[in-house]
Amino acid sequence: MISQMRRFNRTVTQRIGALDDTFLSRGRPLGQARVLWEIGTGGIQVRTLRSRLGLDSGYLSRLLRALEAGGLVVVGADPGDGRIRTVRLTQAGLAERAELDRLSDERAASILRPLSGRQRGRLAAAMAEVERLLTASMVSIAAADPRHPDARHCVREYFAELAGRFDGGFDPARSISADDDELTPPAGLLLVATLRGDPVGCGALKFHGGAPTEVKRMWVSPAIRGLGLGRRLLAELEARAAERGAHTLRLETNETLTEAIALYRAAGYREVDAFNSEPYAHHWFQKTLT
Amino acid sequence: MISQMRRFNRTVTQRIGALDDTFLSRGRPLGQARVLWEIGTGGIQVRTLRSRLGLDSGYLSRLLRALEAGGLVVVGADPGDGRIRTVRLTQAGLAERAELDRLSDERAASILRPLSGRQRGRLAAAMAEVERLLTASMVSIAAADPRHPDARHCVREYFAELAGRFDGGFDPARSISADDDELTPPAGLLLVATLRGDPVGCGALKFHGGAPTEVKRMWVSPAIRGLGLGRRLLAELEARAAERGAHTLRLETNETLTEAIALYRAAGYREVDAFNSEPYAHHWFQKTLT
DNA sequence: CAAGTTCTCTGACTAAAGTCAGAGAATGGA
DNA sequence: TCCATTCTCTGACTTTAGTCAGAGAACTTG
Repeated sequence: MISQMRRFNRTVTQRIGALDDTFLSRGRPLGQARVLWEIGTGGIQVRTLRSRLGLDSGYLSRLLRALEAGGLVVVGADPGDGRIRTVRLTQAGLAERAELDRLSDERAASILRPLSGRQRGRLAAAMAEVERLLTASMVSIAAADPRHPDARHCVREYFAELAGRFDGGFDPARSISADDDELTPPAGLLLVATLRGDPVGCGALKFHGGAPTEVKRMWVSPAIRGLGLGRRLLAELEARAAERGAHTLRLETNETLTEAIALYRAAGYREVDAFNSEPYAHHWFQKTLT
Repeated sequence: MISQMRRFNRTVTQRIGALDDTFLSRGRPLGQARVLWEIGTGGIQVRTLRSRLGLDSGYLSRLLRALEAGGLVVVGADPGDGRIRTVRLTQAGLAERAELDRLSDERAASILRPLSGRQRGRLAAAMAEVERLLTASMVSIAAADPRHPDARHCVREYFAELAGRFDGGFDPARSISADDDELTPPAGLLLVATLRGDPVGCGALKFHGGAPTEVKRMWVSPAIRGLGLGRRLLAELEARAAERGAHTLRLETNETLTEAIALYRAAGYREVDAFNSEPYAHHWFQKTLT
């Protein structure tokens, strides 16, 4: 329950407010405290630290010197690359971080203390709901080059999932193609959904001139299913297709992809006769854009 | 929905995180931005501003000079008291504040935009629930002197409510006494519940040596009923009574106070024969502390 | 009306936060 | 091997934030 509360805290303050480091500083300047916390128990590269906290390199360097002087961290050269430096917490630093962790837990607990058991349960449920929905709203969708690492990641995951779910696996080479060029404007397009910078879903279009536009590569990361991202991706694809003058969208799918089939039906796609010979397909759908 | 979102924001960031003024600053130092916002559209006394934001008087004075130099505020003498100064926003200041307001609304709207109608509804409900419960958890209960303004306020409101609800009104003089001395240790005690510094409920004990301890003055502000404060007050009274060695608690109540009666029953009080001649009472309850 | 209080302001500080321009070592690629 | 790039560090700043001690005007109270 407490860790749930803290996760909520993180999401909400990140999305809605600022981080509350103030109470974490414990007499220390806030900048130092934030660095101390962000180093984590396993150590971290200085460059990573800098980009995560968005700090000036000179400023961070000085913060590290101060922490070093306090005996809380040690900075050493990275074994792989001599330019990069790595920070680790010392015993004292780890103890300090553990104390901050404890204080943070206690703070969460102090919020729960006045509530009855029933109220705590309801608070937890409501916080989880808020967190889920705010997370959903943080997902952003943008057109991407199919060669971009994020796009590659999504397509790889998509294929892996098909291979796992289809009876007898999945071999992309046997399936109807949708290669990089076919998903690059003007031939087609690929949308990638990202959450906090990580790719979490995709969807693509293949244009065929006056003939119906094909929907391909619809995939949502299992980690964030149930947040309506599939619907958003599909709606965005439809909007893009309409912009390009498409009147009809078509897609085919495998019988094992039940959520996808439900999604297409809910989005107004009607099942039609097979319009191609995709070996992995059992269902063919079509929708007329209005 | 947006104002609900912003109310939630305020509660959550106040309770869980820090205020997010950063995005409100718009190139201005944070301190100035906070002051600008807090002045409000109607103007404010400098002393109020200082206590609300918890600023040093010298610091605030300088912040006001800076805003004045920027043409955003005017500082003038208070008409009633020449020592007090009053700040008002100029046209430019009002425009700036309106802009901050707009940005804040837009920020809330941008969170909602990616969500479907259903999701928005669920988010609103969950946020309201979280806000309600965090508010409940912000109420603090402490023993107070019955002569303290907060205590007076509660008792006054309590009497006013009885007068409104009882058939034929309520005259404290006809009721069994529970005057200041009787509610002051060691004769008795008064608990006052406060929310953000405002009194929102009370409850009292009258000790009678070896005889059962009386519960008096149970009241919760209508504004925050349904948050379990009555139960908390009663539990706290019972704990205090137990500390003082009490074994039995007693109370009487009027038939019109149905929520109170339900509360007492739920808390384990059993209805007993009249043990006093309180003219306004219809029910007498008793509980043995274990 | 004298004495104490309240309120705001200025001067004189300190500490923290953050910026910018290099210097110098290490690395990767032509 | 040389040159551009990456990465960290130092020096030399500026701006914010915040504190503390009084001064002086305006009010309150005995």
